[in-house]
Amino acid sequence: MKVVIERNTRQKQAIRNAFAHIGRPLSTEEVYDEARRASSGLGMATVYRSIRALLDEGWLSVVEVPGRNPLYEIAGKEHHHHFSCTACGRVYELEGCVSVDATLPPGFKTTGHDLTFYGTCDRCTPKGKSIKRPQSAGR
Amino acid sequence: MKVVIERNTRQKQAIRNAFAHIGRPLSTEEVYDEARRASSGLGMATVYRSIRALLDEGWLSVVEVPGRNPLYEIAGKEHHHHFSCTACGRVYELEGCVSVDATLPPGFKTTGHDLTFYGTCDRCTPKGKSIKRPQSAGR
DNA sequence: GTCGTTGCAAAGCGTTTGCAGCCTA
DNA sequence: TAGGCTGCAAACGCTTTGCAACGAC
Repeated sequence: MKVVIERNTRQKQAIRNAFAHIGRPLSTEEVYDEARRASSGLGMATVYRSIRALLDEGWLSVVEVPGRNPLYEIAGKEHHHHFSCTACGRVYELEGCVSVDATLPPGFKTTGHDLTFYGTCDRCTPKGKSIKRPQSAGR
Repeated sequence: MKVVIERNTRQKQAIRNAFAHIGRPLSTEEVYDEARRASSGLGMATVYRSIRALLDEGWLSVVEVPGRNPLYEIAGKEHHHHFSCTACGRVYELEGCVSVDATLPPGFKTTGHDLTFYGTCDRCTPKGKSIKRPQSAGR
């Protein structure tokens, strides 16, 4: 078995920084936009390849929010869930895991769960002002 | 405004039957395979168009399971959650909604949630026998 | 210098759409 | 008969892959 030494390139650094800097789950598009700032000329393929490498490495983990393309966040955090803003499309991490229990049919065995809340985030919840739609509003 | 009268075709009937018959959330592929039995020559485009029509009509609803393409199930049921078998790829409906609560950050407002359990279903949970893999095992 | 990495473009894959013919009402 | 519906194939958006040049070690 051959051990591949990973190289520390400008592009990969920019991508890692994007996650560290923004601090919430990001889409490939968001990573691309953010990392491009630090490393112009960066290609989409590199973003995908780097994200995959970071996933294999365990540095990133996937956040699957129903109805959206997969997002990625820095791994190693405690078990937590996510909040998906239906107005601006941003996804946030929620702290801690609410207690979740279900009575499963006989013969079923559960190994984990995934919980997503929907609603409006602090920027988008109306407070007497009109609702803003800062970014893409999902599909 | 013009009201479009929906026609009751052999294809649409076959697709409706597929859902009624199998009784669990289905992927477009599964619908295609199943409906094709009753209506050979059925095209994938028709499956997509019919599913969309049935969604608009309110007869179907989307089941988004993280990491899978969207599934569809007959609508009108009570609020419930889903169980995704990591062995055979099937998705099942669970009865009732387990109590779910979370403390959201200030300014956040939740309108709904989505909960998916992972594990092995009654066919796939080992009972001393070998594990079977009846259909497609997901992506 | 080696060989992992990059950017580009082409290919893949699931889904959608344009179009001419079909078939339900 | 009218016009919604169908199957086919092309188009689409997102992701992956092939390849030659690049650059970290």
